[in-house]
Amino acid sequence: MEQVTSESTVPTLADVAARAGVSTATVSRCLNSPDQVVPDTRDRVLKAVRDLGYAPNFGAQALAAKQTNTVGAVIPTMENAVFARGLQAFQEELGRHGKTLLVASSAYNQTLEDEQVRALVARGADALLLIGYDRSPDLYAFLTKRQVPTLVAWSFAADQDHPAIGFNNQRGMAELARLVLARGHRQLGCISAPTITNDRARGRVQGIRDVMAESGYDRDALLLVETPYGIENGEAAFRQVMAAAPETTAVMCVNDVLAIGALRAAKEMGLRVPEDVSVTGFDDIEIAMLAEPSLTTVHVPHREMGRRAASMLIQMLQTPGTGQRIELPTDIRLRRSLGAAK
Amino acid sequence: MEQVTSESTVPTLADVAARAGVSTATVSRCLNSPDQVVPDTRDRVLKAVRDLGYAPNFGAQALAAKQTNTVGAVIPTMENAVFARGLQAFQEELGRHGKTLLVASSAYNQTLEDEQVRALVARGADALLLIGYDRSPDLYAFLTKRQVPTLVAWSFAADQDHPAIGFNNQRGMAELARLVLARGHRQLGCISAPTITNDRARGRVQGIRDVMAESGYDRDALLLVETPYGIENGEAAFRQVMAAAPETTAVMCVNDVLAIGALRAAKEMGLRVPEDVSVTGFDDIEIAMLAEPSLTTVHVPHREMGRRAASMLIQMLQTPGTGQRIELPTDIRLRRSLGAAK
DNA sequence: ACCGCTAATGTAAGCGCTTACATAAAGCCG
DNA sequence: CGGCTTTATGTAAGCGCTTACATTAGCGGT
Repeated sequence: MEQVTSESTVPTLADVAARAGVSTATVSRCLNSPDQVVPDTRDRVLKAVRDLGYAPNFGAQALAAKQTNTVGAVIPTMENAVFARGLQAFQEELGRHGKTLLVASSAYNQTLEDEQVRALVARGADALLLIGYDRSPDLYAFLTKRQVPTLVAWSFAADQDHPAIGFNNQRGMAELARLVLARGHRQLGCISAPTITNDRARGRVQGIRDVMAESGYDRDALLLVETPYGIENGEAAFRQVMAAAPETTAVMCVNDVLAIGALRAAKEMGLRVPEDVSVTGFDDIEIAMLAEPSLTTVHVPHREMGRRAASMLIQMLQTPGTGQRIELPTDIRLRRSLGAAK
Repeated sequence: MEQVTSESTVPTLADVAARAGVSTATVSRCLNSPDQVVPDTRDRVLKAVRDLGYAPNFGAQALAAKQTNTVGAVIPTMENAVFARGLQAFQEELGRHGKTLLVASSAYNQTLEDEQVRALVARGADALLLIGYDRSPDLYAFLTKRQVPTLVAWSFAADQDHPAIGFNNQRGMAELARLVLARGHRQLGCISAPTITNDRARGRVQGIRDVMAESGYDRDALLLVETPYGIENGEAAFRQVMAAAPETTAVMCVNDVLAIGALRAAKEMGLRVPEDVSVTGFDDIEIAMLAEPSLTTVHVPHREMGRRAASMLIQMLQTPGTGQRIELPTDIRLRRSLGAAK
C-alpha cells in the first residue's frame, strides 16, 4: 500500500527496454550474458530493471529458452527425517548453481509416484531425483523418451546400470547381521517396511538372509513382519514378533523409526533391552543416539549423499550421458541396544 | 530404448490436434474443460493424447493462461521436523486441489528468504506460504504490488492483520511458565533461538517474561541464552546457563531440539532431571516423548496447520481478499522433565 | 424445406521471452 | 582516411499454449 510505483501491472522486458531506451534483445542479454553488452548500456538497463522492480516471467523464459533451471525430486515423504535431511543438502547445493528444487511426495505409493514424475516433467523439470529403483518400465521409457536426466538416490545396486548414488543397503545390513550372530543370537526377528515397493527395505532384509545362509542357518530362524513407517507400527510389529516367536533374542529393524517403536514395545512388555532382547535399527537418525537404551544402527551419510546427488545431476545436465554410479560407505554404530544372547 | 514411438521429439498440442483431426483449440478444451466438447471428438482426442504420450508444456501453459497452479513456500529448513511435518500436510492438501508445491529454504537468513520469495514469484507461484511475520517492508510491498496472495504460518499475533494461521507462541509459553512457577521455581534459565529474526522464538521468550512480570518477579530472575537450532547448540547453551547462574532450577527452551540438548548436557554434568533441574521444550515433536526423562513441552498441531494453510491459500486464490487470521490452540504436555524446585 | 437459435469447432492473436540474423557502430591497418 | 574486421545493438521469428471471436453444424418449429 505504501509505495505504489506507477502502474499496478507487472513490468515486462519491453517496459524495461523502453525505459532504458534499448531493444528487448539488449535487456535480455544484459540479464543473461552481461559481457556481451557494453558497460554503459548495461548500467542503464540494470538501473531500469531496479527502478521497475522487474523480474523475468518464468513461463516465458522456459518457453523461449527450453529449459527451466528446475530440478525435480519425488520422495516418499518429507516426514521421514532421512529424506528431509538429504533433500535439504540437495537443495542447498542446487541453489549454489542457480537451480531451483521442485519437490513432490508419493506417500510410498508407486502409482502416485508415477503421476508425480510425469507432473514434474510436464512442469519442465530439467532433471529428476528419484528414490530407489522400483518403478514401472513404462516410466523409465517415458523418461528416456523425454530425455530427462534422472538420478536414483538412496539405493545402490550392483546389478543396475542406471545412474545412482546411494549405499549398499544389503551389504550394510549384512555387516550388522554378522555382528548380531556373533553375539550368539540364533532366533531373529525382522521388522521391515513393505518390501514390494521399497528396494531399500528389500535389500536390507536380504542382507540379513544372506548372512544367515552363509552361516548355515535356515530361513525359519528369521521371522519377518512388514509394516508401514511409523513408531506405533514398529511397536505393534514388535509385539507380533514376540507373540509368534517368544524365543526371539534379537529384532533387527530396517529403519530407526521402527526400531524406536520396537524399543518402546519391549519396555511396555517388561522386556529389558538388551538383556532380554536386542534391537537394531538403520539410518542413524538423531533419535537413535537419544533413545533409551541408545540404538545400535547403521550410519548412512544422508547429507553427503544429497549434496553429491546435486553435483552429479548438474554435471549430467551439462554433459548428458555422464551419470555415474556411486556407492557411499555405511558404517555400524554399536550402541547399547545390542547385547549378547541370553 | 525399448519402445521408441515415432519421432524422438516431444509431442505438442499441434501434434495431438493433427493426429485427432481437430484444431489445437479443441484439444486444449478437451484437456481443460472437457464438457465443452462432444464425447465423440473428446474420445478421439484423448486417444491421440495417450498414443503420443502428450503432456502439456508447463511454460507455455503458464504464459498463455497467466497462472501456474503452483504455490510456493519458503521455510527456514526442512531439517526441522516441525516444518517437514507441516509442509507434508500442506503439500498433500494442495495436491488434492491440483496445485503443486515449490519449496525453498532460507536457512533462517532474512536476506536469503527475501531472495527466495522473489525467485518463487518470478517462477510464477500463484500464492505463497511464509513462516512468521519477520521480513522487510519492501518485501511486503513487492508482494502486494505483484498481487500474490500470501499467508503467514506458524505464527499468530493479535496485532498483525496479515492473513495468518498459527498459534499464539507467547500465550502457549506463558501457560507453561505459569506451571513452572507454580512448581516453586524462582531462578529460571531460557534457551532460545536467535530472537531478532524469529518471531516464534521471540514470542515464546516474551511469554515467559510476561508471566514473571505478572507474578512480580523481576527480569533478572530469567537468564536468557540465544543459540542456533541444533542439539549440540542446546547442550552448549545449557552449560552456559548453569555456569552463569548455578542456582537455576528450571531451564525453559523455545523448542524441543534445544531442550533435548539441555537434557543431554544435564546428564553429562551429573545433574538429575527433574530432581536437580527441570527442563521444558516447545513443539512436541516425537523426540519429546522418547527422551529420558520424557520432555514436558507445548503441543502444537503442525499437521493440521499445514492442511488448513493449504485450504486457506486455495480459498484466497479463488476469491482474493478472503484471507483470514486463524489461531490454533496449543496445549501443555506435562511429562517427567518438569518437577518441583529443590 | 426453411429460418433461427444454440452448441461445437476452428481461426488466429497474443502471452513474455530468447536468439539467429541483419544492421550499424567502432576500431584497425596501411 | 577508405575499406576491412570486430563488436554492439536492433529486428523479428518463433517457443506451445489459451481464449475471444468467427464460423459452421445441428436441431426444432412451422
